[in-house]
Amino acid sequence: MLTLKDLAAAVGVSPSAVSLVLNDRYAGRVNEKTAQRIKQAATDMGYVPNLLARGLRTRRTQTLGLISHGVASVPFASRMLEGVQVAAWEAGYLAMLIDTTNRAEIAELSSKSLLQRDVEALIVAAWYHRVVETPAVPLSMPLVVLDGIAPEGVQADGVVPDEVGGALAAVRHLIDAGHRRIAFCNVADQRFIARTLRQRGYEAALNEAGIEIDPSLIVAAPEPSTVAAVPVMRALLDRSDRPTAVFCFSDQSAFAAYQVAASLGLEVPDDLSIVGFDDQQFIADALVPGLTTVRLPHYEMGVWAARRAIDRLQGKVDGPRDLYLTPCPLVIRGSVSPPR
Amino acid sequence: MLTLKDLAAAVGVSPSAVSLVLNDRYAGRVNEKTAQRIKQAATDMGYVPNLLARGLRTRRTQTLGLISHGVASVPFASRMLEGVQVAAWEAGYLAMLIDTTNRAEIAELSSKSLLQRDVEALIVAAWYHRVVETPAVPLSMPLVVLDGIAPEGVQADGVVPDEVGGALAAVRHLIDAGHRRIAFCNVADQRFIARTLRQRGYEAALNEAGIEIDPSLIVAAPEPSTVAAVPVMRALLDRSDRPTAVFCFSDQSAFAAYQVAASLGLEVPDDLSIVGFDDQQFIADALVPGLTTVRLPHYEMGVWAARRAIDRLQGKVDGPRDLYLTPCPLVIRGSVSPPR
DNA sequence: ACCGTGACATCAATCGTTTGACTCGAGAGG
DNA sequence: CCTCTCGAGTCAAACGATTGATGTCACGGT
Repeated sequence: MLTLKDLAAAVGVSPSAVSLVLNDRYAGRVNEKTAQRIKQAATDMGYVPNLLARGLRTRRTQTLGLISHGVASVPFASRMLEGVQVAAWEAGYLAMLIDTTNRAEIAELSSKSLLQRDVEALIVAAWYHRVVETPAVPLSMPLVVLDGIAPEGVQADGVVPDEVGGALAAVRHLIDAGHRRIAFCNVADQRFIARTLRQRGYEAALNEAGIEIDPSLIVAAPEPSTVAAVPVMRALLDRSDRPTAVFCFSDQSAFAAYQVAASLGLEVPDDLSIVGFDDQQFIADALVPGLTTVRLPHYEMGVWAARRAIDRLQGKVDGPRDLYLTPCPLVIRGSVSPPR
Repeated sequence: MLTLKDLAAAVGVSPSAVSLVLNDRYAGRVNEKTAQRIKQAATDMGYVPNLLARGLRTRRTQTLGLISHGVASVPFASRMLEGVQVAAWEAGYLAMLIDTTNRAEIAELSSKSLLQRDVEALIVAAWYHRVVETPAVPLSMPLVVLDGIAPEGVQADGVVPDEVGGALAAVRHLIDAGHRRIAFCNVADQRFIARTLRQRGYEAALNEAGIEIDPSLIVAAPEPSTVAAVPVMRALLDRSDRPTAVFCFSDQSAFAAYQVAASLGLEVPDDLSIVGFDDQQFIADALVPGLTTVRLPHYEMGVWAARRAIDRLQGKVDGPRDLYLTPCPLVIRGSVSPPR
């Protein structure tokens, strides 16, 4: 490998000169002509600085640590990793990945392993919106929680989906189509912060339209999966005063709505309009008709997290930590129509 | 941060002694008593070696480079990343992630950026079984292609699913259930190496059972998606001599089979048995009845790739490069029964 | 003739480890 | 008494960069 010293020898100057020039700090220290010669030689000879050596000296490694608590094992969340990675790359950074899915207890170990490598900032990712345990890091190190919020008292930025806004848009869309009896199929598990927020959006939409909230139209499955939602959905739809539309906590439960509707002989969207949440590939797009749903902005959240970490490193942002609500756009396909 | 020098001063020995002891190379150079004192102090004071410094000196960074050509953007493949990461972790390694989805042309740049950081080995991941372009790396650096095979002449290990074996098991399962008219819904896109291999498995299963291959039962959709498969599936099933079972290239096309079967009034599995391929969460498990399918061993492939890279680094494996066929287990749910 | 100044460049220390070469005594062997 | 060997450590030079301090030279002003 070609080192800075080799390059200096080749050009006939000192290593210092080369370093200064290649880091663009040579103003007033190296003659412009010499600088050009050095730059030329660097590209000609294909010199690439060794980041370990640089990092050792400067403590700047151009590297982010990405600890995920079970992200890699959840399909849709890999978009988050992609977002982090792309945004990091654009700023000249790379991410080191650790997933702790199978060994929750090693969070501390993981962060140690990252600190050993002098990562400059830490991003802690979850796979659904919740409070996330964060490892202890030096206060000077930027810490960003991705798809989650930091525990009380921890100095960390956070980025989460705007659940309320997404739900609001979804239910407004149903109201705009003419629906008045709109059910909400929530999830019961308290770990999901989104359950409260999406319900808040649902209620806000009904309120602003002057529609009274009918508690019997708000139901909850034990978890967001399709199988868990089927019985709940059946109870909801198999009654005389059934709703004309249902807003579902997840695309998976929306999938259950399709299945139950079909088994009851109801047509989607004419007999039953459906809106989901998540915009999961392979579900939303695969159903017939396509599922109108709210997209979880995983990619964008990943981008925000990386950018924020780097902005803090570069001093472009400082001051108090933020919790950024990422917009959740409504994706319109074919599962909503006016009530029959 | 506590350095080795600090620790040495605290114990009252030279840095050399500490280094030797902590790396377990002190036999005959440091007295056992002293060694114990050093080890004790190291844990007491919480010393962690700086991997940058170590790497600079030894060229061993305990770091793998993971270049993915669009893995992070494909849901199920994140299990591969997880596999890589877990296996790397177990060997004391970490992975640096680069995804080139949005900028194919920068493969070279990416590898440069990894080489700059002295990664010890490179894993190149694809998101479906195919020939993968590999960046130029020093011959001494282990290179493993994950879910793909290296171009002719490139020195790289590879790991792919055993597509033939998986298909064989799937179709055997149908034959064992009593089916004789078994269709195969393939995909037309030539980029998918799996299309040929899965068909080979299908044909082998029929052959060994002495069932003649009926070309009219082999159809292909333009791509593996659900929407693309629907018309093909309809043409296949909406005829008098329709098959009693269909083996599908993907879970997504199997999903299409469910939909078409429902629209034709056919019951799954009694009127039509279905086997898929991939075992995608949220499809295979969400369908009613559950989809019997062949699991793509993404996690296991990731583990194999990382292990192989590290084994080569440690000299536990050498000699010619391998292409490892990972078994694809059949996952039995409820979509297969004897023909009516 | 002397000093100050600015431009250009290099020196040498440093980051935290690793490791081959070396030192220093003590005891063994002749 | 001299030399050799061995055990227990230390020295000091790397690894490849960065950077504050320093040096040198030419030129202009007094």
